[in-house]
Amino acid sequence: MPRILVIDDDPAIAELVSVNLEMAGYDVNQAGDGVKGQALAVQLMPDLIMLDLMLPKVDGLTVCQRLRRDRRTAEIPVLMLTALGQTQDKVDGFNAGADDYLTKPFELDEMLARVRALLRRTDRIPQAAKHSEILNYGPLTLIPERYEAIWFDSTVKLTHLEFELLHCLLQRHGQTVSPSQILQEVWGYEPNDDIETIRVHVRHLRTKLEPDPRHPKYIKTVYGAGYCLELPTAEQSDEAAKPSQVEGLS
Amino acid sequence: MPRILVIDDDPAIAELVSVNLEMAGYDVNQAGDGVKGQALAVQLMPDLIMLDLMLPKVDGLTVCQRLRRDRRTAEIPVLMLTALGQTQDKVDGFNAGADDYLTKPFELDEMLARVRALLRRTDRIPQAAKHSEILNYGPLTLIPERYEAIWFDSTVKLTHLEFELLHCLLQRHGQTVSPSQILQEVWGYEPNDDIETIRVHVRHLRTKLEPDPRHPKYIKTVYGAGYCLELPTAEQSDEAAKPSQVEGLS
DNA sequence: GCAAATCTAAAGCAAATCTTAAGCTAAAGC
DNA sequence: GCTTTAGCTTAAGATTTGCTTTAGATTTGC
Repeated sequence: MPRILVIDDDPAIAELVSVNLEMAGYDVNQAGDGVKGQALAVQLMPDLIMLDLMLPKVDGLTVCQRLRRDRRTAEIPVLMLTALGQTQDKVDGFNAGADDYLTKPFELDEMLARVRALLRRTDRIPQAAKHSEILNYGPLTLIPERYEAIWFDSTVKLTHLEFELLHCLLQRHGQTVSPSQILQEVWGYEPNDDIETIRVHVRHLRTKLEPDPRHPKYIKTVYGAGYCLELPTAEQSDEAAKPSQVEGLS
Repeated sequence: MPRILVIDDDPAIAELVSVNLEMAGYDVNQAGDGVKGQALAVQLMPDLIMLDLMLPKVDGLTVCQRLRRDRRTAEIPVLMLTALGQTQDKVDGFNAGADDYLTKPFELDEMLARVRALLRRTDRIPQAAKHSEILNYGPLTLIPERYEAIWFDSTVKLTHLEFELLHCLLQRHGQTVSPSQILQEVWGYEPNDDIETIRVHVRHLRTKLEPDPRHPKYIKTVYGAGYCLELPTAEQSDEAAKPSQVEGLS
């Protein structure tokens, strides 16, 4: 989901543009003037910037030039969006470093098409960096791009939700995570419903990871509080390897 | 001195555009119709293509799509140049893979500014994409000239799209490739949700490469994410006979 | 021992994917 | 030119996969 930053002082236009971009599946943020825009650009590192030229404080051309000079934002494509339609205005815009220039009033469909074209052109580079966030602790390694976990010496296939749930627990391993925290992080909605669903997925994880799902050793239940992932550290896991074979405790 | 190819059947326009580009310091070639244009594009490998939409024989949209599908010309930016100014025409143009769209009549200064902007953007990229052409890994070797694959000990004939699809997966073997990535790389444009087409071609590949297409061993689907080509490395392929131990989760 | 919390198993449902086949287009052969 | 063929796309139904819900059993803390 590509991120887009909309810099525009006219709330009506900014909203119109943003809503349409969001409906097209982009993650949109807004800034009301050039200074905030530049700050947000550095902070968010969006994949594209929609820049109005008529801005308070600092005008759009200057903002664009500054974005280009800053190493961090120099490569982010900029689509200028303005009422100024004279040829010289456009030439100035491109000279300031814009990648495209759209004159108001414009058709939303054309705007979306131009946005797609720009992202298509620039999205070819970052693939390597994007999916490489492999999370690891102790005997557990998570591979996001395949929804897989490496657990001790074997590979375990997980479903989307199982993966997110395990990821959530791993990020806080050793801590107890409450159902509402899990719901918020994995499911995305607020605490009140459906703790039952979590339980089912925890169970699925246990059947895939625990030697004896009935007596969990790693994914522990904290009665009345939530769940806690307890992983052996490097040293412990050596010792833990032996007794795990002798686990006849049933 | 960047090379530019102008594809236009109207000699007056072609000349006007060419002269102005030459004055701006570019190395310009011309083609009078789509077929010649495509041939010249492959032959010259220009840095940019100016494409008129109203062409004899093959229309501009088709030419653009073909340029995008051919690996050799897929990365060359295309600026469409046409009298058709309706929003839908523009959207169609961008969907066919255009990078920019200019409506006649247009100011020459704006044209030059847009050409500069496109070249500025694309001059940074090409090396990354060009040198990443992995044509061999493990038991799979791809021969672009013949659209053939050497797969273990036999030779498999592939169609154009099958080849590009397999090439796309091979370049990222071990990673999951999303449908949108595939559409972008293999088809060169984004037909809204044409994932179905990909599936059919994946199936064709599987029937040609998999011992049991129903239970793919190499071209795996990652539910909800895309496809992943898993090739045995040299060492693994020796042991590959036995170890179904890890994946026994059926 | 009781009530609340948690676990287990299985069923129902929705979405993603597969399979098959038919239609269409462009190139090849007559 | 006309027919044939290979390749691509589209469509429809079947199948698989994953998510949620349900109901009853079990465990926990007091």
